[in-house]
Amino acid sequence: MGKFLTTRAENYSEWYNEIVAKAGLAEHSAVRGCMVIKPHGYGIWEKMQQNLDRMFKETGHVNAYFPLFVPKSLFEAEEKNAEGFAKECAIVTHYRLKADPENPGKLMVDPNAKLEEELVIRPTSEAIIWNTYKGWIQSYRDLPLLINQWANVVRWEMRTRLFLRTAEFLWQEGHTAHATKQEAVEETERMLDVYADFVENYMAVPVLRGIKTANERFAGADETYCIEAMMQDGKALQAGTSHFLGQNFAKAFDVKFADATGKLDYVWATSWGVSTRLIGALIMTHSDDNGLVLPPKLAPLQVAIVPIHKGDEELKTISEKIEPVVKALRAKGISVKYDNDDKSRPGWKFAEYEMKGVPVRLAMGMRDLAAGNIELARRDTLTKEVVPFEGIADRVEKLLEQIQHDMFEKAKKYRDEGSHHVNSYEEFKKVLDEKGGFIYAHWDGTPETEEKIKNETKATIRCIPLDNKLEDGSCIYSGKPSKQRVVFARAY
RNA sequence: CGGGGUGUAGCGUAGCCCGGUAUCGCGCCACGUUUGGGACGUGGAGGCCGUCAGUUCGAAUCUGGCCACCCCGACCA
Repeated sequence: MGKFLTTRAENYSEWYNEIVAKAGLAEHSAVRGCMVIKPHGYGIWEKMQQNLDRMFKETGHVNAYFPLFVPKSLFEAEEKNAEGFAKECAIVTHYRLKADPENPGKLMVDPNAKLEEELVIRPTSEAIIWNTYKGWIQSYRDLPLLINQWANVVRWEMRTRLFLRTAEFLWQEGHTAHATKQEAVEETERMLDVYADFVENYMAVPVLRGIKTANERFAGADETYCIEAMMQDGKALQAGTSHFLGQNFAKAFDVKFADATGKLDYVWATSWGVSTRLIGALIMTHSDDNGLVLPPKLAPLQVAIVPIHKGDEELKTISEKIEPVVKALRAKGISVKYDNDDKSRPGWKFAEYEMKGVPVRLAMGMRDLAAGNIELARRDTLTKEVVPFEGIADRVEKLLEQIQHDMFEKAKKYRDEGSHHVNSYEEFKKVLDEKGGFIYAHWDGTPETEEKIKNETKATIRCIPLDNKLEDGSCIYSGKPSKQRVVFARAY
């Protein structure tokens, strides 16, 4: 099997861009910093949405929708949140255009149509949602309030990369309100588990679950939980976050409830989100030089069937044999395409489905038909074998499960081999430059040390793992005592 | 916003140093032969060489401005 990506890519970024382009996932729009998600890329997002949405519902959440625009006065209500996002906001200041008297045929912003109050295009929705929750919550009987929103948000990033960081992106954001701190913390952890479950069992991407240091915490949160994945270039990617917001937003928006005894208190909050960035994680975890490799559970198309024939008669004979297989696979809930398009040849189709990451390919020609066989190829290993036609649908069903499993194990092995323990700053820098990956090291717990290491090496603390075992040691930078190792990495 | 690079047909490119109206491959169209890993033959269509100005008899090529994109930084939950 040949390589279909060019070898032009001189670094991982260019290689990534090439996969995104050739698999037909997305492209840069003419609009500054924005992305056009193409049908195949959007199909993956739809599969993600379907599965996540089901998982949210299973954990008691419902969907709703809130406005795109956040009046500036609401936006600034929670000070830390506002400060954290202030530098990357797009702002609507006017509501009308008019003909430009100095440039015929052109339009200009009508200076008379200036808004009394500017509208911030949501970079996240805590402010608008908590302003709304204020009217929804009076009593403990109104709690918990468990709502999710599927939406777009805008963050004016200086430098963009398809799926990983674009000016506008798609995501879901859950915003919940609770009567007690404990309940809110449990919700935060529950949703982190939902994310870890989804990313590991659907995306086949292994993650570390942990909490962020104060430096890396969400603006306005008391605690940020995260899942961190390792990409094939050894850099870390934050795949999802779940925030315990304490009473910060309840206080900023004056959201109080009466408990069973009639006593008033502020409610406790969480928020959590994952975005189209997950598609970037998928690409950078599984792709190879032949293109995208999709885990079966998220592949918009799971099985492609290619007939190999000379002339219409042969095609007809093969089609009659294949039709029942298509039906049998669909009956199992497997998405399948029988590609009998005569305008392109088999080799072209093989390469095309490979680039797009279709997990399983079946091919049948007269030779197989006569022998009672069919050719079965898997994308993840690029292997193929001729197998009995009898029982092929069951076999494909099992193979899809096998591929899902194998892809996770392969990624996990890569992640584990790219994880290192170091005990000195010298060793830290050496491993970081030569190997990259996750580096477990002792840290004195101060933001100052973290900041200095970041400035000197570009590595940040990705998380303090939740299942961390305690271990006495000394900080690699300051030498001060430390009770546990934290995970450092260079990150996207 | 800094540092580097690139703009030539739908895509990828040669030509630029050393000025004379553009090369090659893929793709596209027609016909024929083909079809087990991106088929082959023959014929054909497609370009104001990013843009504006300057130098020159003459500019893809030299000079200057501008614009766009890419990579590396700065920035980024």
